Amino acid sequence: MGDDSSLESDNFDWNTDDELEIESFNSLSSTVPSRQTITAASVEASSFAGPSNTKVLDHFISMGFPGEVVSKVIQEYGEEDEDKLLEEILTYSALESSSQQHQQVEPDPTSSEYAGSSWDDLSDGDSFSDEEMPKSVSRNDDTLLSLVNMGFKEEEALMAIERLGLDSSLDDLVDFIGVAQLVKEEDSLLPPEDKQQCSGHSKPRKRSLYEYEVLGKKKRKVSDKRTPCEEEDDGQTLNLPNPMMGFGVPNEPKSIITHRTLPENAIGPPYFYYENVALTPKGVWQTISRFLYDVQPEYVDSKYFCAAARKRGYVHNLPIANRFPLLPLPPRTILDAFPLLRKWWPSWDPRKNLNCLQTVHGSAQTTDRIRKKLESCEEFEEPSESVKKYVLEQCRKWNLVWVGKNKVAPLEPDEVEMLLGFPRNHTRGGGISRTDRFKSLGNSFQVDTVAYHLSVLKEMYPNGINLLSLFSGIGGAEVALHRLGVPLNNVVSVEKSEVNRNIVRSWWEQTNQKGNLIDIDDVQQLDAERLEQLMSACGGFDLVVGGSPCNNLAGSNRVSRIGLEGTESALFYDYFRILDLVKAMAPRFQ
DNA sequence: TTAATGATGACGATAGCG
DNA sequence: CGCTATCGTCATCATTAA
Repeated sequence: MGDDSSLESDNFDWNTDDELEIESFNSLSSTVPSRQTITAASVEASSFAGPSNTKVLDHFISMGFPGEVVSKVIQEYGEEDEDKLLEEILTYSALESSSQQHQQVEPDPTSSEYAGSSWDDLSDGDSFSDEEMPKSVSRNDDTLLSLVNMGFKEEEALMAIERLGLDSSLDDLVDFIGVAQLVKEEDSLLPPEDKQQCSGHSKPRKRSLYEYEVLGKKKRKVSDKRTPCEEEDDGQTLNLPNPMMGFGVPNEPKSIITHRTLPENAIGPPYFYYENVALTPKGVWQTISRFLYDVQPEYVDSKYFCAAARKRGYVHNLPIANRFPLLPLPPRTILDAFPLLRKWWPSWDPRKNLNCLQTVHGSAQTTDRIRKKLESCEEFEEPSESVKKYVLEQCRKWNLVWVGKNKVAPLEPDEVEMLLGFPRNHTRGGGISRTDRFKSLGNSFQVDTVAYHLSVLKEMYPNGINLLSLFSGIGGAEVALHRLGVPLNNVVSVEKSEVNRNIVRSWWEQTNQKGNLIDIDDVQQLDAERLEQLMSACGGFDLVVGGSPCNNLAGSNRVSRIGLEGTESALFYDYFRILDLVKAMAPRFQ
């Protein structure tokens, strides 16, 4: 249901412009369940104000929370914002937990559905094995000891054990504590004690509330019937829009949609712009979207902007009317981008666009194998069908281009730079290796695409903006805004890689920026306290941009494509955490 | 001499679509 | 079912630095 037009589900106008209706989008929307439908199916904790109180109540009770706590919290906070409710319930439960008996929040670990999610436990299970531990009181002690050894506070560990039960795995306990910590920090906007976790980076500490919700729901379902996983997909199928043009792209005026309705608590400022790969494992975008205030993703393939494909989802609360592209418009075909290749491009290679630019490139072996295959049928007009098929398959897989007689080769870093919309030599110098250039570029934004989306900010902020850029990488957002002519007043850039920080810093100085660039090493150290300092120093942020790591989501990952809860990709929850803090603190810095 | 860094190539699965 | 695309990881070797 990634269909963009599902946003039209209600009629609240916030911008009464002409409504440019697109047939294809509309016809898609009718086949797609509306958000209300999904909410009713209790897949998500939507912020939608449901008509019936009992539904919300049941939803939380089905997740394993005690009814009286749920109703108490609902009474106090209303039922509009289920995310907030969940937080409150968790917090409340945590406070009460000392006097409570063992509560079962987690589904029965022996249930078959639970086993279905064991990819999670298998993949990041460390040395602690459940089988080795007898299910007894000593197990309780051992688990407690393990958690304390991992750096958690004893009361946190005890609370988690009480909440989840003795039989739950260490992983789940760690997750639970992580979520509780996250919620806690969210809850008190004042600086919390930041010495709460161990310094080790062994495992993702932040799991989603989603996991608990989904498992809780499945537990309920599985009790009456064990359904095969392919049946009733829970609305988790994505249905990526085809063509993947989001709310529209330049050069395709017919595709442009100028109006959408955002959920109430998603409306900015502050504006936010989140990016990740479009082709994720099932359910990932639903989770992302739900955390980001139920804003539906805008899926865009950058092949409509440049000569290379780049299928990405963007969740943002920016206006979508009156976008404009960066000029000059970049070349849209391979040969327009690289005219010299025409000389060697065979007529039987129909490619007009490159595939996604990734972090690694094809090997010389592949080039060699292709040359040998082609030479073997040099006596004929054209290679045989099987050879053509093999060569095209390899060329598409590795994004190879024709650079000589029977010779294909991967792109150079300079060429990738150009395709992605960065200035020439943006990633060159500063002691960065060629391999790392490929990696940094492969992880980056396509500047023209992002700039098109951000272009609406230009007239809104003629005096410049304050930007919080998480997971900045080589500064795709900064470059995009700069090329748009949006002055950058204060930029806080969070990026783990030192070479990337150097690249951004170097670009910042070369382009004679008037503002201030502050760079931070790690998102984890950007807590409420630090954020408050930064915001009071520069007067709040107008825009929060970030594309969190896709390592555990990307299709090319054969090893650890385990979804949003993977070590790197779970950093999405830090994006959410920080964005939520910025939103909550924004009124104080107007 | 060893240690750190860079470069290389082998390694399928998932999910959407017709 | 067949077809296609996919911001990647890891062990290992080569090279450079210490």
